Amino acid sequence: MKESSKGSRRSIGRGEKVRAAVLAATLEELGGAGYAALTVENVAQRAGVHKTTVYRRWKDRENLVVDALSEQIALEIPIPDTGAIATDLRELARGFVRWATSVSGQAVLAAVLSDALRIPEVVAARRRIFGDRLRRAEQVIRRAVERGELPSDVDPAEVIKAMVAPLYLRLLITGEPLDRASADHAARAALAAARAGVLGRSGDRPAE
Amino acid sequence: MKESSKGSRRSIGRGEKVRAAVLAATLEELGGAGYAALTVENVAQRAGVHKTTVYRRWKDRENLVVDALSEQIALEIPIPDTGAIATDLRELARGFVRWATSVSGQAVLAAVLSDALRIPEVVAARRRIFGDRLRRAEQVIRRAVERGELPSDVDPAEVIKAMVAPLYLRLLITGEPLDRASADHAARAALAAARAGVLGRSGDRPAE
DNA sequence: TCCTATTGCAACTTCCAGTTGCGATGCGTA
DNA sequence: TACGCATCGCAACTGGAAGTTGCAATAGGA
Repeated sequence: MKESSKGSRRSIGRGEKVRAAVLAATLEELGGAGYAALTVENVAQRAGVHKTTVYRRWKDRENLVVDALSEQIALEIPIPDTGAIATDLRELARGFVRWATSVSGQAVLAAVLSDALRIPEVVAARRRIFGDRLRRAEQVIRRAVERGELPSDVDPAEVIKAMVAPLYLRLLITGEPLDRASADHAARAALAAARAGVLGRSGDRPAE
Repeated sequence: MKESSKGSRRSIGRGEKVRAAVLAATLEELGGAGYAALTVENVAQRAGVHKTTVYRRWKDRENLVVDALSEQIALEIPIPDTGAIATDLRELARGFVRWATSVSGQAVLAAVLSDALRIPEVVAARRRIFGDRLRRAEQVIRRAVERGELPSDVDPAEVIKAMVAPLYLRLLITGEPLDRASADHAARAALAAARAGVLGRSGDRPAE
C-alpha cells in the first residue's frame, strides 16, 4: 500500500479523461433525448469509447446517470449581491432561467423529473440539488432584511419558493416559454408579495 | 356504406369492454410502475387480455398511453361555490391535492412529466388538461370579485396559478409531502396575495 | 343456427441491457 | 528504451421486451 498519494493504483490521467468524456456524453444524451431514450451504446459512441468500457466503470445505466447528475450538484450557481433586493431577486430569477434552459439544466431536469425518479439515488440527488440552492439563495433575502428593505418577519425560504414556483409551473405544467421576461415578472411578483407581508414566517395570515 | 348509425361495423359491446379494461389497466400500471417500466404484456395481463389484442387496437405503446390519458381529460374536477372566497379556494386546493395523490392523478402526472413528454400528443394532452382546469377554476375568482371580496383588478388566472404553483413545487421539486395542511396553506397564501393587490392584471407592480 | 369480426396463441424479428473472453494499447517505471 | 500491467477495443453471447404475422378458437348479432 505504498503509493504516491491516493486513489487509483497507477495511471490516473488516462482513465480520468474517459470518465469525464462519458459523463459529459451522458448529460448531453440526457438533455437531448431524455432518460428513457438514453442508450449506453449512444453514450459510448458520443464519448468516443466502447460500450464495454462504460460497463467496466459503471455498474449499469442507473449508476451512470446518477454519477453524471452528482457531478452537476457541485456546480455552483452565482448568488447576486447588488446591494438592492429588487436587482438581487431579478438576477437570481434570470440565473435560474439561464440554467433551466441550458444543456446541463435540461439534462438535470429531464432526469430529475423522469422515470429516473424510481431510483432512490436520483431522489436524493434532487433533494440535495434543490435544497442546497434554496439555502444558498436565502442569504439574498436575509441581507435585504438587514438593510431594512424587507420586513423582519419574512421567511427567506418562502420568498425564494414564491419566486421560483411560478417558473417551475411554466416549465413543467403550462408549457409557457421560460425567458427573461418571465424571470423578471416572477422576481417582481415575489418582491411585491414579500413587501406586502404575505410571506411572513408564522403561517402567513396578515390581513385575515 | 349503409350502416346503422356510425362507428364500428358490427359488435359494439364486446370490444368496448376490452378497450375499457385495457385503458384502466394502463392507468394503473402508469401510476404504479411509471411510464418507463410500463410493458404492454403487463398491461394486457392486468386487463385479462392477450398482448396481440392490445396491438390490434393501439398502434404502439405511445398511442396506448396517450389514449389512456385522453380518457382522463374528460374527468371533471369539482368547482366549489360556497359563497366565500376563502372556503372556495381552500376547497379548490384540497381537491387538487386529492387528485394529485389519487391513482389516476399519479398516473397522469407520471406520464405528463416523464419521458412521455417526447410524444407530441402527450404535450398537447398536458396543455389541454391543465389549461381546461385553470380556465374552469378562474370562475371562483370572478365570483369573488363580483361579490366585492377581491379588488376588481386581480387577474383570475394569476390567483389560481399562485395557489397551485407552490403545490406543484412541493410535489415535483422539493419532495415535501402534499397533504391537506399544505393545501390550506397554499389557499391562504394566494388569498392574502390577491387581497394585498399583488396579483393585479397589469404587470403586478403595486408598491413599486 | 350461421356468419364474421374479434380474440387467443405461438412463433417469429429487432433492439437494447448487460456479460464474457481475448487481444490490443497506452502509460508509468526500471 | 524496453518492460509490465492496467485499461480499452472488439466480437460474440444471453435475456427481456417491443412489435409482427398467420392461424385457430370464440362470441354476438342477424
